[in-house]
Amino acid sequence: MMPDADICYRALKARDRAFDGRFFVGVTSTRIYCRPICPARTPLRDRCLFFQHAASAEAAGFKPCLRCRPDLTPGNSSVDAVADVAKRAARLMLAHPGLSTEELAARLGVSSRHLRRALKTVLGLTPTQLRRRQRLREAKRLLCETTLPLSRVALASGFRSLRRFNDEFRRVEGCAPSALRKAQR
Amino acid sequence: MMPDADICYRALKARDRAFDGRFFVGVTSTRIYCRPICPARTPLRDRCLFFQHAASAEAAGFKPCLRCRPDLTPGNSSVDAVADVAKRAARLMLAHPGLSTEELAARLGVSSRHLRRALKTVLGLTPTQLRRRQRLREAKRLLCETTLPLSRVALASGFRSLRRFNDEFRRVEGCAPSALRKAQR
DNA sequence: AATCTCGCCGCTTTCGGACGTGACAGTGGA
DNA sequence: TCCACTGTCACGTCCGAAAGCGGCGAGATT
Repeated sequence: MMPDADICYRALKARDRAFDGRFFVGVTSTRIYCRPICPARTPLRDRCLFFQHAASAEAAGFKPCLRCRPDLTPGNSSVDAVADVAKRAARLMLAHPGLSTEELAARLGVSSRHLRRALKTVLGLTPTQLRRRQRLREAKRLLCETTLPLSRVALASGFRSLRRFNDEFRRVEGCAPSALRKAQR
Repeated sequence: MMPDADICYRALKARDRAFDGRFFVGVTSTRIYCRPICPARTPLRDRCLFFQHAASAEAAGFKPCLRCRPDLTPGNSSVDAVADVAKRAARLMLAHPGLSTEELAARLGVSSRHLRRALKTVLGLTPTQLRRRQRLREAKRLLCETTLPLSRVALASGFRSLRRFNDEFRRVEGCAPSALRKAQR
């Protein structure tokens, strides 16, 4: 069931992501309805009507907000764009560990500045941090599941220099790559 | 003469408009030179070289910043754009006291949101406040320099109702329009 | 001996600050 | 009722600082 009106209004004020999709708000002064996470200014309490489904709001004569697009599948509105960029960036990075941030941004069709912002907002990481994390994860997998020489492992997991591989490994794991493999057995 | 280096650096940190044109900064790490008012992050003290003229910086091998355009006549760079919009808006408004904010913005080629922001930033006024100020100034001029009847004065200075004219006049001047004219003599 | 590890270093990249400008919603005033 | 005003966010540009990168080479390991 739909949460009660007070709960809804609180969720609305907080733009609580957890409530996205659980209810919709119609604003009587504008005749527009939104998702709880809409970035628009929070309407006054007594101008809100809460609905369980977008269709009910629509039936009551409200028009869908153009920013949060309550009438579309979540993920297709401009408010979801940042999360979308971040997600696509992470996926692209996995597929092409060698791409620079600038190239990545170009493929996603946004500026590199925006890409950085998006990743920071969504994951709390810079592109480089995410890349390193992904590379290291792959490296550990190869270390454990194969017997490739270390230099092969480094290259295969996306590092372009042995120097960096060793450095990063020790920084995060606290030991040299060979030590992990040894401990593995 | 050019201010001394410490003064320059202080002016730079403060982005002091008063020093715009009085000196230029070359940043050794980037080989770029700027006007003191450039919005870019303030460079470290020991990476700054100060020049009296743009040409001297240029001669020392620095390239002009693309934001503050120290190589162009002041008023032709993007950092001057806001001030420029505000100035042009004020002028247009004088010529056409009847234009709405939206129409004004359209003629200036910017969004009305941006126009409002620009006026607020530069003059500290909303479009309506500026318009009212201009109308009142013109009304006072007509009151003093002509013998037009009050209703004529109001219309001629851009007010679209006598009611507003009287209201506004009293609010700002503290007396009725006729009182000013009488006092004038 | 072959493979790893790690300090050093010049050169790029990356990161974040600051601002421009747009879109849209909600409130309130004339 | 309509227009003006503001809050909130997206996303771009450009710069300055700092971090990261990759090569080199010497010692350490196996």
